[in-house]
Amino acid sequence: MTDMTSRPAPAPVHSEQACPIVPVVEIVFSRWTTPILWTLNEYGRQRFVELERRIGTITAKVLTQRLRQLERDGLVLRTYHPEVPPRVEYEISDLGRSLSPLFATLATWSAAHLGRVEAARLDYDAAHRLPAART
Amino acid sequence: MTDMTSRPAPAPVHSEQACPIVPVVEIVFSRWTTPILWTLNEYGRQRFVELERRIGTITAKVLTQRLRQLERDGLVLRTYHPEVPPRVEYEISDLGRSLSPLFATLATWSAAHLGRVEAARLDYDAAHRLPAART
DNA sequence: TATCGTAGGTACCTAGAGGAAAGTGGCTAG
DNA sequence: CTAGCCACTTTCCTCTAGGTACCTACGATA
Repeated sequence: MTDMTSRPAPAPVHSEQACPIVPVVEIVFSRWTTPILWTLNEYGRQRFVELERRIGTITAKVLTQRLRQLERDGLVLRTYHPEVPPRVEYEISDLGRSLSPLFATLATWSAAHLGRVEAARLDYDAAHRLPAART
Repeated sequence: MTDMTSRPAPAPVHSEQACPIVPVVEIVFSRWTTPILWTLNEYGRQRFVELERRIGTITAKVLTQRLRQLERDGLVLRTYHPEVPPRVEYEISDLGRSLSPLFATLATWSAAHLGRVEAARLDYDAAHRLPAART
């Protein structure tokens, strides 16, 4: 039996001492969690297939894993309706909603500085790729 | 030749459309970048081995990869002194420093809510592990 | 002469995340 | 009587991030 709450990479102990925000980063920014939380926050309570279709490139297996993980962490609420065919609804919890200022800060930083990152990449590539390519 | 600026996992296009902050998350919260930026911000300009020792569990190869990536993204500045033995110093850039409110928000959320995540995990595990273990 | 130290580069190997595809159960529509 | 639906679950397979180990230059030190 596979463990559907499995997390990508357990952090070495030392790196947590070197950086106190590592635990939060693992919870909130592990792979796929950001699109899932964002979609749940944006479109409200929805079913499994809706989530799957909106995110688009995620597979059912991984979506299940991540939803279990988020449910276990208390960021997402799962409601199971024992009908036929079965119906399951997911929604963001209060704890999950408390992340919204964080996401807002991220969006603000992105709008203000993402362009500078891209510019820095162009500079770096121009300076380091084929540095002997002069006329 | 190995590419020292390689990034863990290139995001599928669709997930960016589903979640506008995915690009920033990949830049700032890819593996090891948080401890590196935190350490550079906390202890100031320092050499390669100092970073390596402070973070503790990272290997030299991966540290080099991540530093190259951060340098390319313009978040970290690298200064090479052509001495013998060679001396290289790393420091956080202005662009990197502009992330500090984001990190502060993270630290605040962590202090306020991380305990609730842990409590949610205990609840989840108690409810789901060995649910038939009754007397 | 041999060893040490820095800041990596490089080759090889493994563990594990994640993708693809098929199975499951039970009702319902054709 | 078959096919389809949902929400997974399971098996199999691939890919790659990351670890280990060894290599470099050059001078100082023992």
